[in-house]
Amino acid sequence: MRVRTRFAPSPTGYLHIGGLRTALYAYLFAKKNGGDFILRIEDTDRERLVDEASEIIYRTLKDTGLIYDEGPDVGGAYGPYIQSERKEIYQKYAEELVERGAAYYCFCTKERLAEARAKSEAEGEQYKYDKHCLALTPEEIKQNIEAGVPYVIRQNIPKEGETTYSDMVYGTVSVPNSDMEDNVLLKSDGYPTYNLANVVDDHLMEITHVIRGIEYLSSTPKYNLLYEALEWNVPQYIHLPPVMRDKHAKLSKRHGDASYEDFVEKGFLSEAILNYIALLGWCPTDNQEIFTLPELVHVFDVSGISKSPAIFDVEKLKWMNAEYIRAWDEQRFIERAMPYFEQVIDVDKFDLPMITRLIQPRLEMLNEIPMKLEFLAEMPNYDTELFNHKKMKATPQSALVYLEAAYPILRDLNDFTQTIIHDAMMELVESLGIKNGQLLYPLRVAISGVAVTPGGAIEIAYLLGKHETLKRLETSIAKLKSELV
RNA sequence: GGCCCCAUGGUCAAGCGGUUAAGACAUCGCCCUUUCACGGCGGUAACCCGGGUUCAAGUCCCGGUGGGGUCACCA
Repeated sequence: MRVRTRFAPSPTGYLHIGGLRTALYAYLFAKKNGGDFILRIEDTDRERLVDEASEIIYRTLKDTGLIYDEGPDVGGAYGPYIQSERKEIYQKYAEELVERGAAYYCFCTKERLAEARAKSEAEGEQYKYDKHCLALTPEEIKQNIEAGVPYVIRQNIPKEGETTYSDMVYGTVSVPNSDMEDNVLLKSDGYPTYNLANVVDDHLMEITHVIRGIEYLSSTPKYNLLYEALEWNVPQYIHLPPVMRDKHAKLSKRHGDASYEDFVEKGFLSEAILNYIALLGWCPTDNQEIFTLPELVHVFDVSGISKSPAIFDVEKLKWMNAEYIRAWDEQRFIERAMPYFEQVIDVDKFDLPMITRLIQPRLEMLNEIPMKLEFLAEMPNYDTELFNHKKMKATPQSALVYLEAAYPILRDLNDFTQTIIHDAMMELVESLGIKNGQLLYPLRVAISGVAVTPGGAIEIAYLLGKHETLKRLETSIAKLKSELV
């Protein structure tokens, strides 16, 4: 049988990281087995619907390369793929369940339900619907319906026994039937609940492997009862451990950093995000950590899925993001970095390949570029304290001496290439009988005005060009002189 | 609270009865070095507790503890 998996989010906002990981695993499992990956939108809760949410889902999946074979916007032979467009289908099966005795009409008012609930609570008991309407005669039901009394259809759970199934990650899971409730399958607005819709759709869409979050683990027996009542085959289940924000809290929508889009906005690469979350709750058989999507498809295996919650570690994501950035060749880097370069420097005035060599290994995220390059556009009004550096044996006093020695040499250079600057400065170091750092450290500070720069004095002087270098050097020398008297 | 699930360093995790208990991130130190990174080398750091089973238990069983999930006309 052809493997078919599905990702079935409800469009209630942006796609958060946990959801994306579920989609990833469903995609990987399908593709690993040469099967189909389907997108289905579960929008049966009309109150929580959020405009644009479906668009965000389509876009995110496309962005990350999780291409679905069937879905609302791409079609397919099992549509429609939006549950609100399948209303009649669920109604039909709800009625069939009633005929088969696995479900029943319920006309209980919200008031009666609330009362019963309050009573249970007062008695300190676990509330459970009392099957009140199960006792209705066919005539009473008919009368009520004809009279237009609002109703729901409830699942008729056996009072005794136990329902067991086998999950591909968690193994055997069994729940006593007495712990389950006669949940609503079809709501009074005619829409199905998840309980009914997921079963009907997964069956009709011929889903072979249901991959979803662990929150469904203990309610799955209820769904299986439905499959059995309809005489349908129960799919294979792969429940996934949660992605946590910390030891106690799941990564939630209420946190600004929980969505895919937020991470992208913060400067994380889509490839790195996907690669990182692949490893959150799953582990390959070897120690490889950096994977392309096709590589993941190749090595993915359910046996590597973990059973315990995984805490999302931004630090490791940052590291991985840096790994991706460092792996780019020069052209690719410049291409991706260009928008950030343009924010701070006049890109026509600088040697971009040179900047790339300096900055690429010093970046975790692309949006750090402006901050690191700002000094090239304009030297900040820095504090001469910067000239103090113990290891470089530098002080403002020594800086002034060596900068004044360097100035005329730099001024008299005909060409201003790295080699020429380098040789001239080394010659000066030697004639002064000092360490490289004693000259080059203050020089770097004097022409950059910042404590930390990508690259050293020579590279920066070259990048700035002779005119700008001398100008900045003059400023710094003047600054030191005025402060040291 | 009932029921279900889970439990190896700070984090992700390997481990399938016998290992000096991998690896990665983070952290610390050293090297490289004109700052900072990158890179290289090294260090600190873990089997939740208690009972069994077994010649032998991180690995199997039971109990406890801790954590998570779930108990809706939400998914």
